[in-house]
Amino acid sequence: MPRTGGEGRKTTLVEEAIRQFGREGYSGATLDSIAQAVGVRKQTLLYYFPNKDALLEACLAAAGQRVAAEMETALEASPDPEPRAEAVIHAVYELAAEWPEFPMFIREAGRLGPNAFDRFGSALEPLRVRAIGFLSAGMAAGEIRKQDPAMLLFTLYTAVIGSLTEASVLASFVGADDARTSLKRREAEVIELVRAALAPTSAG
Amino acid sequence: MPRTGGEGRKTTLVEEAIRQFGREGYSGATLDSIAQAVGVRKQTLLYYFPNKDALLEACLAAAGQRVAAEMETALEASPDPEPRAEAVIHAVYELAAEWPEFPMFIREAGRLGPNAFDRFGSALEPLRVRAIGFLSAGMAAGEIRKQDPAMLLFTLYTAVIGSLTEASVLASFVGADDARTSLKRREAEVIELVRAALAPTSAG
DNA sequence: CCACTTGTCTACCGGCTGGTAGATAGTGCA
DNA sequence: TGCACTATCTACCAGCCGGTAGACAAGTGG
Repeated sequence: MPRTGGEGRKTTLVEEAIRQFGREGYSGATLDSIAQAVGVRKQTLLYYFPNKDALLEACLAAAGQRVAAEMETALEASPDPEPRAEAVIHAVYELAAEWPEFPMFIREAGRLGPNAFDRFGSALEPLRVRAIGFLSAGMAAGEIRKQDPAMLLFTLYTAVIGSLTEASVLASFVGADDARTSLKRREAEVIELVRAALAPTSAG
Repeated sequence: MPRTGGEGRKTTLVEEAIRQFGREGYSGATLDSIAQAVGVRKQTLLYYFPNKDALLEACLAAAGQRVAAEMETALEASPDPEPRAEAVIHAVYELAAEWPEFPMFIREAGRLGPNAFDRFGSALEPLRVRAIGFLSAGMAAGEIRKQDPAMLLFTLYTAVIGSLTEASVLASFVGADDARTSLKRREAEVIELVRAALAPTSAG
């Protein structure tokens, strides 16, 4: 095949690998099918990444950077103090709409153990610290119900990822409607949930 | 090996398969290692289940029945109208404490597509209908914030499963403490979240 | 124009995986 | 006792999967 050049091919391979690792899982996806989807032989893939694990690590790093970048852009665009959580969640859903396998890949990263997940999560570490600071400040100011901010962040994270990755459940529970619409509805529902979780007026 | 008898062995194999499908994923788990963990050769497994897919289906059915039974017991034990959601969630967390791979397996069932998930979810269908009725009645009575009950149920489902299955994320976010303690904290957090999501006094 | 690097390919391999064929040994029953 | 049935095993196998070895073409610099 006509040599397409180095760095671009590498990126293409990583993107396709994220797609397939997300859809089929790490052990379900094969080097052969990833390479083939990019229009290249398996050995070409192995030229860029010495083995499957190295490919995974590249995917984790790339995914982390992408999410972090997306979130930071969203935060810059909405400097209002109020809808910050909403802006971040919206950014994630935008990414999911453009790249459906992305949330599935993140979930797979979590399944592969803390080591793998940290490779992804380290890119988000500054944002995590910032989020906890934001939540703590909100609690101190009485704008957010008092609770352990780290646990709250964890629960919100899982709610968002869950809502994004459990498509089969959604189909079974509410029937399968158009994918775009369904994503919008899920986003609205999750944002509602987050708002309720943060509200200090909740019955306790 | 000394013949242990038929139905018992079948159950043991299914339980071990759920464990390994949960930990390693469907394609990550091998017939060999499942059989070996039970102390039997792979061919004995294939004597009870004609192929890997049949084993999976048995696991899905068994898991569905187990969860349904657990939930129904919990509902019978707490006839008060108020903490019904809490009782059901508590039952799921009890099951997860006793059988850590169980939630992971359910998540894997969702990943394998609507077909596989329905094989699991059909056992929960009556409970789903009942839950939606419960939510609708609560909304009509003004005890629960008005919204689409099916979507609400979906979101709560994903929040619970997410909180149960994202152990790596939890370790990364709040540090890895003792598993039992952590599970208790997660349960408390999720119940708080559900309460907030149901409360009609939320800002909207 | 030649050496060197880069990117892609063909050819191959050892091992694992799901699955088949068939032998063997206890068990229940007539 | 003998016969059929149930449960388990040994022995294989075809195909796939990750990975190695090395040929070869296309630039690129001196």
